[in-house]
Amino acid sequence: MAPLDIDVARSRLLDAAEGLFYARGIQAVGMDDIRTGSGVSLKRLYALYPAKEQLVEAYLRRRDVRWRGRLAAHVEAVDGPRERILAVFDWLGEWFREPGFRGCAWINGYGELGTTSEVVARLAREHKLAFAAYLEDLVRAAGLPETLAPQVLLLAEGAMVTAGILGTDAPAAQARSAAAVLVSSAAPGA
Amino acid sequence: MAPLDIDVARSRLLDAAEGLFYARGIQAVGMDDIRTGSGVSLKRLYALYPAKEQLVEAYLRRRDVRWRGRLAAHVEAVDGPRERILAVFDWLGEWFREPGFRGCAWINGYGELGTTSEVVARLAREHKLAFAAYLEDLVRAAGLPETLAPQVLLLAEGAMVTAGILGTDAPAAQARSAAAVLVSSAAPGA
DNA sequence: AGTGGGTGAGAACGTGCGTTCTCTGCGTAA
DNA sequence: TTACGCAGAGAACGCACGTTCTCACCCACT
Repeated sequence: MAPLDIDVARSRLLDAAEGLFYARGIQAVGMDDIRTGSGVSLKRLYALYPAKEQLVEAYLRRRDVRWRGRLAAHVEAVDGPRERILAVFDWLGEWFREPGFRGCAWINGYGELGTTSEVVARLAREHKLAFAAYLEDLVRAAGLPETLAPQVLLLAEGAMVTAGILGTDAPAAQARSAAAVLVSSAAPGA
Repeated sequence: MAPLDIDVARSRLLDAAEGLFYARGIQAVGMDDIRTGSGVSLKRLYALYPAKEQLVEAYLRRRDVRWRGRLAAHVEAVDGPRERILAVFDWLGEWFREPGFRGCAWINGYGELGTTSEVVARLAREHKLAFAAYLEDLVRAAGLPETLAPQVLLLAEGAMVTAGILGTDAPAAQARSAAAVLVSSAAPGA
C-alpha cells in the first residue's frame, strides 16, 4: 500500500501548503504547520520534499497550472474573440470575491522571497510570462494589434495588486472598462 | 552634543534601513545589519526605535513622503493638465531604470508582511490610497471624468509590478501609451 | 507467537535573529 | 587628578523554526 499512499500524502501536503502559504505568506508558515494541516508526518514530508523550498516550488507549480486552467476555462466559455479578452477581467472579479482572496500568490511570493530565493523569483517570472503569452494569444485571435496585449496585462496585474492591498473587487470592473476602451480604439475595422 | 546626534543617528538609521529593507526585503535584514550599515550602536538604535517594527514603520513613512514628492516634482514640471497625467508614466520609467530598482516597496512589503504585520498592511493601503488620490487630482485638473483615475492607477500599479518581477522598464512606455488612449477617449471636447 | 522492517509522533539539535545585558573606556566636573 | 556617568562594542539570552534523530508501535511473514 506504500505507492498509493505516496500520492495521497503528496496531494494532502500540497493542499495544506497551498492553503497556508497563500493565506499567511511562506515564511510565516513552519514545516510543523504543514504537518499539522496535512496530517502527514514530518518524516514522510521530508522524504517527499527534502527541503522547504522544494515544497514551495511544488506549491507554486501546481497553483500555476490550476490558476491558468481556471482562467482559460472561464474565457473559453465565452463567445467572440474580443469578448474573451474582456472575460479575463470578469474572471478576475470572481476570483477577487472569493473568501480568502489575498492578492496574487506570485506577486506576494516575489515580494517576500524574490531576493532570497532564486526559485521563487524564477517561478514568478515564468508565471507572469505565461499569463502574458496567454493574453497575446487572445489578442492575436481577435485580430487586434499585438501592442494591446501588454497593456491588457498591466491592467490585469494592477487590478490584482490593488484588489489585494485595498481588499475590494472594484479594480476588476475598472480594469475591464479600461480594457474595453483599449480594445475599441485598437480595432482596425469596427 | 546629545540632541544633535539624535537627529544624525535617526537619519543614518533610516538611510541604512531604506537601503537594506528595499534591496533585500524586511525579514531578510537583521538588526545587526542595520547597525553595521548605519554605524549606530544597537543601544542607540533601540533607544530611538524600541522594536524592529517601528523602524520599519519609520522607513515606510519617510519613503512615502519622498516617493510621492519626487513624483509630484516631476509631474509639476510638465505643462498641460493632460500631459501631466502621462508624465506620471515617464517618471515611472525613470524610476524603473534606476540601478537597484526592485519593484514597489509597499507591494513587496504587503506581500511579505501583509498578513503578519498590521502596521505594514495599513501603511501599504495608505500609500496606495494617497497615490490614487493624487491621480484623482490630476484627472480632475484636466477636466476629465473621474472614472479615468482608477484606470490610470491600475496601469501604474501593473507597470510597477511587472517591471519589478520581469526586470524591464518596458511597462512604463506600454502603460503610458495605454493611458494616452484612455485620456483621448475620455476627453469630452478634443 | 515471534521477529524484523518500516512508520508515526514528537523530542532534539543547530542556527539565526530580536532584544537585553555587561563591561570597558572616555569625557566631564570638582 | 579622581570619581561619575554615559555610550559603544559585542556577548548573552530566549525563542522560533528547519532539519534530523529516537523510540515505540504495528503489520507482514514464518
